[in-house]
Amino acid sequence: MVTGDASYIKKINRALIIREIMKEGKISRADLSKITALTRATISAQVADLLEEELVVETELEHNPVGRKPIMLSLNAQAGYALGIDLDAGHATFMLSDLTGHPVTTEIIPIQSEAYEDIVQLLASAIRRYQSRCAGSRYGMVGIVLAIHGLVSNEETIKFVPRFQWQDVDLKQDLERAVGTAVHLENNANLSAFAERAYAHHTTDNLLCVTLYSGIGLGMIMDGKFFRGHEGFAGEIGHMIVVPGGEPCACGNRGCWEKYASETSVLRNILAAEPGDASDMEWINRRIAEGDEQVHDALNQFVYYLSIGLNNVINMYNPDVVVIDSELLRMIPDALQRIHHQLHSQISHYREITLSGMGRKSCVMGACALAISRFLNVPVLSLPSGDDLAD
Amino acid sequence: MVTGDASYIKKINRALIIREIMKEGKISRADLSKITALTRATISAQVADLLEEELVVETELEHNPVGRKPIMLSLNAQAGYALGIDLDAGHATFMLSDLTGHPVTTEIIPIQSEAYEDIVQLLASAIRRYQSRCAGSRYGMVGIVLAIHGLVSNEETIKFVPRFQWQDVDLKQDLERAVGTAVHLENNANLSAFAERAYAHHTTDNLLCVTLYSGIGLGMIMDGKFFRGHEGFAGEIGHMIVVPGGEPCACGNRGCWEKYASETSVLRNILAAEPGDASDMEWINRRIAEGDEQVHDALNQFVYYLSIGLNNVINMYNPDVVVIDSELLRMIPDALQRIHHQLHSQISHYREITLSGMGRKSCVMGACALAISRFLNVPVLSLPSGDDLAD
DNA sequence: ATATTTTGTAAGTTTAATAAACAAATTAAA
DNA sequence: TTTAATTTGTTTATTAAACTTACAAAATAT
Repeated sequence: MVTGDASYIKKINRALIIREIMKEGKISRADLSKITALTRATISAQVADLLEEELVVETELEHNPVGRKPIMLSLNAQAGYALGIDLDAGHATFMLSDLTGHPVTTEIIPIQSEAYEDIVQLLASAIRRYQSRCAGSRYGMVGIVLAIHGLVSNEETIKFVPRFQWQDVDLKQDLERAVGTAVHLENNANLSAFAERAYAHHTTDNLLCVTLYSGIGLGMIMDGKFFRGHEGFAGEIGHMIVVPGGEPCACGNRGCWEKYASETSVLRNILAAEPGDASDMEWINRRIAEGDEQVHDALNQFVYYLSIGLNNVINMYNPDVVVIDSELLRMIPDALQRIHHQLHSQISHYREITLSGMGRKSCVMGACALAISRFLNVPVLSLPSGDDLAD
Repeated sequence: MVTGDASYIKKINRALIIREIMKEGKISRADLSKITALTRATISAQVADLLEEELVVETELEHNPVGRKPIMLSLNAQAGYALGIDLDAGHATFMLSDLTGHPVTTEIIPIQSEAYEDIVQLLASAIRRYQSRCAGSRYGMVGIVLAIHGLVSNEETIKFVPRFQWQDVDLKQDLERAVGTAVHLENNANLSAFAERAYAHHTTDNLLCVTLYSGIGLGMIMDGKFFRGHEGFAGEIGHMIVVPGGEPCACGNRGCWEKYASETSVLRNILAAEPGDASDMEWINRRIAEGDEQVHDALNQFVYYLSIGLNNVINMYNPDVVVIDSELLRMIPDALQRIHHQLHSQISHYREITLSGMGRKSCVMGACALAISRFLNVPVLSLPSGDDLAD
């Protein structure tokens, strides 16, 4: 049972302070006091702890029009590092970031064998390599988050991964035994949503991220938290039935959305006529430019069914921001306008629908961000995007 | 910005204590200490406050096998009263309950005029009547919650009510001005869900309540809290598209679920052939008993489309318990078994689907329960059901 | 040089928890 | 019948972390 005591208060306020320091990049004690409504004395005491822990550093003095110059505080980005891993089909992507979420290295390792044990070994040896690489810093490796393209339970066990045909495996435990430290598992779409919130959409607490690749995934940040459902399986929108009695699906039903609006299904439709090509996306791009009738029709249908599903999702969740992550959609001119045009119900409410600016990277970036969020105990993070950094 | 201080701790622990007292009915300080993990000293101090405020009373002494007899504590049910109002089509239902959620009176007032001002007056005069009736008790009327069969925003303004064709009206403000005290508005399906959680399903924090009447509503308690979405409009599942290009709906789309699985639509289908009858439900019940082919087919289709929608809802929310509130469904033999049979996807996860044991009353009961929950500052309530009381 | 403003720290107070000891009330055992 | 054991509830002292108030430091404006 969760009860309150003094240390609980301290944690709450500490998280608040770290959150603001990260959001602002650099900020004085006085301004922290103004923003959080905590007294300057309280801020000073908390900051003293953070300085001693080397999580925060005092940087330069700012120039004010009048009065004493404030001492600016920043997160000590190099105090530790977070490792995000995207375990995708055919390859695993590793991203190491500093504590501000800034990527240090990115590496893609092909997955040759799909045997479970081999994959555990591949991941474990890479993790150990990264761990020794970070060992010099104050906190070393502060967290490891692994993106799973499948169902992950609230207890972080894997319920089902279509690509590898894994069912009820405890990858977390197996990896932790192999590397000797905590590893966290999270659904890929959830991590993409987390990344969109952390790196791009700082002002919303209600964001959905729809990922359209081999299947359709839905990552949800609602009320500033992951929306997971009772067991962790919420957001399985790919298997929402949109065509009663429609195409049979591996899940056991007919007419699942995935069969009509995932990239795989659209590509299959298009390539059914034409003989298969190696670089599918390139090929489609050329056909669009050429004005190919058949491709045009297929993409029209794609947008049509995509809009139907989006209508349903929006009605159910009433999100603030919907981010769509799809390479295929990006190639269709005016795709967003066409979707907006289809969402004409009196009932659907949302503020913004956009295409992801991060694309496939969002998944590993979200994994790093989540590792940082866990380490610092700050649930709602705001990290500088690449654009901010360029300033 | 929400910061922590000492009084915040006290509130947390106080809510915890009240919650346990209500859940257990009567309990000693020592047992409260064991359950909450707060020390006996802390419990004593908090209980002293509650006794002084007359929210809690010391009742009899319990008999123990050994040791000093504990003093049992109970909620002072008559310290105040909650008023729930269900503003439905054609009539308003008023329920007055004590602080344990036990109904004191229920009253149904027909709505003659559907003009906004008249309805405000009707509600206001009834509220004043109930207020003076409670004036004798320690806290009098502790809260008033009004169930709205339509879209209610997070700011408790009405976005849309189909029945009265209200759009963007501030009923809360108008009523509060008329009666001089706070009034709270909440969507009817949310209140039904709250009632199911508070009165019946005490052990779950993830409950969905699907109400099938004129339209289809979805009330959601997820993670122990209402799930409202960004503006408060989440759960509009009636306008989920399940038949692309299907029947046109007033919302502007085609093929909305409501057109296939609401009681209204099913009744319309059945009665289209047969000339309209006053007591529709009775009539249908007789036809089912007679084995009428046409009614049988229509109900089969109802169950079919209902299951499709439930599949979609379950995939999206991964609830623990789903409660369906439908008079029509109750009349169909083996309805639940047939629904279970249709939900055969590998992906759908839920623990339990049941028919509501409260039926239409759930809405006002939820309104009373919510008023109590707000007054006592206890978000997750457990109230005795009628069955418990009979013990 | 002095007043004003802003920042950050220090000393003392308040709140609400915890810990430890104790009083009260009961049954079981000597 | 007295004593030991057990459980309940209260009292006193301690602790943590906030808050208030006062003040020193550092800057600009007069």
